[in-house]
Amino acid sequence: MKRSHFFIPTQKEVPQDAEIVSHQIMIKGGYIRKTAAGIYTLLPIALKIQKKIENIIRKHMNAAGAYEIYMPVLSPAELWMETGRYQIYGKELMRIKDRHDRDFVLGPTHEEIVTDIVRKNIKSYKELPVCLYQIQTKFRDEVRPRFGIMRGREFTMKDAYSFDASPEKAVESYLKMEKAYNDIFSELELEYSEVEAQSGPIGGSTSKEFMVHASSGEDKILSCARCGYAANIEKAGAKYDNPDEPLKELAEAETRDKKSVEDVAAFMNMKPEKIIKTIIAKTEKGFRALLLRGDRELNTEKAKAALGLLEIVFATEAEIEKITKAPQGFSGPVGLEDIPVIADVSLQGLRNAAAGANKKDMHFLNVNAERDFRVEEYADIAFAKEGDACVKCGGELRSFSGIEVGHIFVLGTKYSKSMSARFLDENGKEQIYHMGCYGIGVGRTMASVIEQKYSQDKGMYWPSCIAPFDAEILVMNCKNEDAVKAGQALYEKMKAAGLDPVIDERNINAGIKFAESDLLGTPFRIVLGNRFLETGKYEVLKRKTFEKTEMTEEEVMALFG
RNA sequence: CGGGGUGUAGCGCAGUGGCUAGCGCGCUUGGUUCGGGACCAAGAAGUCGCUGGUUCAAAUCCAGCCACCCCGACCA
Repeated sequence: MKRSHFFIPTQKEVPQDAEIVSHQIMIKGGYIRKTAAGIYTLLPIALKIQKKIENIIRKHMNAAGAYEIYMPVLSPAELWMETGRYQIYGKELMRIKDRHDRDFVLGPTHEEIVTDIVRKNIKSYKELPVCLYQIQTKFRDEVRPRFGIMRGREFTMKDAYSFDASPEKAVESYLKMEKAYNDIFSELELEYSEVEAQSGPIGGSTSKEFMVHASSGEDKILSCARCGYAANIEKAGAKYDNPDEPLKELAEAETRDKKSVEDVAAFMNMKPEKIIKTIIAKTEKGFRALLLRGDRELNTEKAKAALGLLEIVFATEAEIEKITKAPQGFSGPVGLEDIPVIADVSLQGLRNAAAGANKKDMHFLNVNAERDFRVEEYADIAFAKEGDACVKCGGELRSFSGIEVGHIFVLGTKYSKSMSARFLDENGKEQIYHMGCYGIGVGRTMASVIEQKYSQDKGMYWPSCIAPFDAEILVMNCKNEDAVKAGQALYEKMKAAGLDPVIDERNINAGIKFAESDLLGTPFRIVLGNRFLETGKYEVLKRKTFEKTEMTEEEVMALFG
């Protein structure tokens, strides 16, 4: 491709709303343009890269035995009503009506559609397992799209769905996908971690996320350097250690106007770890008292999962007063008889703690579980944090940020059950499919590569398997015919060798060529300048290592093996 | 959806009641440069987000609407 005839509209300044590196580079470098909020047009180089990423995904999905299909973007509302997601999905689901006033949705994911296909077409255990995938445009009417194509309302996703005869077989399918995902992200030269994740509204039991390491990532991950445990902070657990000590006698203390844990701790000159924080929560099954150690925050996602609840919200002040007979800030478990008391695991073994007395301006001292109040259940309901002890091995947890580029789930029978997707087993008995689902954000993966591979002083580097071109030839002085001819000769030679080079033969300032080259990030930059005219050698920059070498034509061609 | 903010040339911005709406970058033409977004000169480019109102006069004041952005809960 000749740079003079290719559509790469670069710009020197970027719009103010581009906050993260990948968004900035994609606008600056002429990769994408915004069409509406969260909706982008991919320009030629971004499309080229995306297609290469798609093909790498295809290669590994096919190798894992999955079959590519293509389901419609538009699907009838009835399928979504079968599983109840037409209601549950909420406003994020794009809904439209056809000319007959029938309801349709623009697919945000395809469990319903694929389950419908499978239930109508697979009837025997002999045909299992089956794993179907597609690469397609998805629609999610995000409340707040941001960061360019990182979180758009329309985006490209690879979604795969496995169907198995038993839970054990479903796990086998899941493990195959896990391997395929590791192969994919490794080939893309991404630094990433596979972390335990909360399943959330898609449902299912086991789930892992593939997190690309990036400071701009929206997810927080805790990981243990000693044993390798890693989990999304939404899910991560920790071990807690409370010093053993002889029980002291329960006592009351006046704590006028001291409501928050910090205030109480400071006032009583004790560590927040010695205070029991009591949260009155409203759930779909009624009110609950949730106890946390004073240095902990409630993690509603973990709490929902641990307690089998769908909704947990904080009670209002009026509700708190009604239940505890005291104003907000003085709630405590002692004497709280009317609602179930659930304690976070951080409270196990805590002795002689302070807690609200369910009386205005009063706290109890030397509160001890079992002796002074009854705990219905200990559950893991608090956020773990950096510095905590690893749940698996007790090592120290470190925190980092990540971009979620992939997510794999064991789904169980959530969809097959509600949609009556059945097959006949060896005994001629009807059984329900055990499913799994597996997603990769394709555009997001492309953006993640930029987040990781772009640097201010060295520019962009695209790994050769997905680079927009194999190499870029920069002819520095385009008024010099010899230089232009030599550049073009090399360009033709590379093309003849089956390579996909780009040549910048525009008669423009050198600075612009270098700046734009840094935005394009081809694995090799081959410069023909004055040195070339003197020595006949090309200056080659290998972007992966940022090494500069002078090379003969033969050596240049040898780079591509 | 809650809170905050912004809409003026392709991009970044200035212009708070006054006559022809500016500046930098980018773009076009000519010239000089020619290894890190260079310089000189001449140009083209705007329904001042939309609708309505106040006024002799509105980008500027008022109202409504729309779009976009930032902070939260959600997700590939």
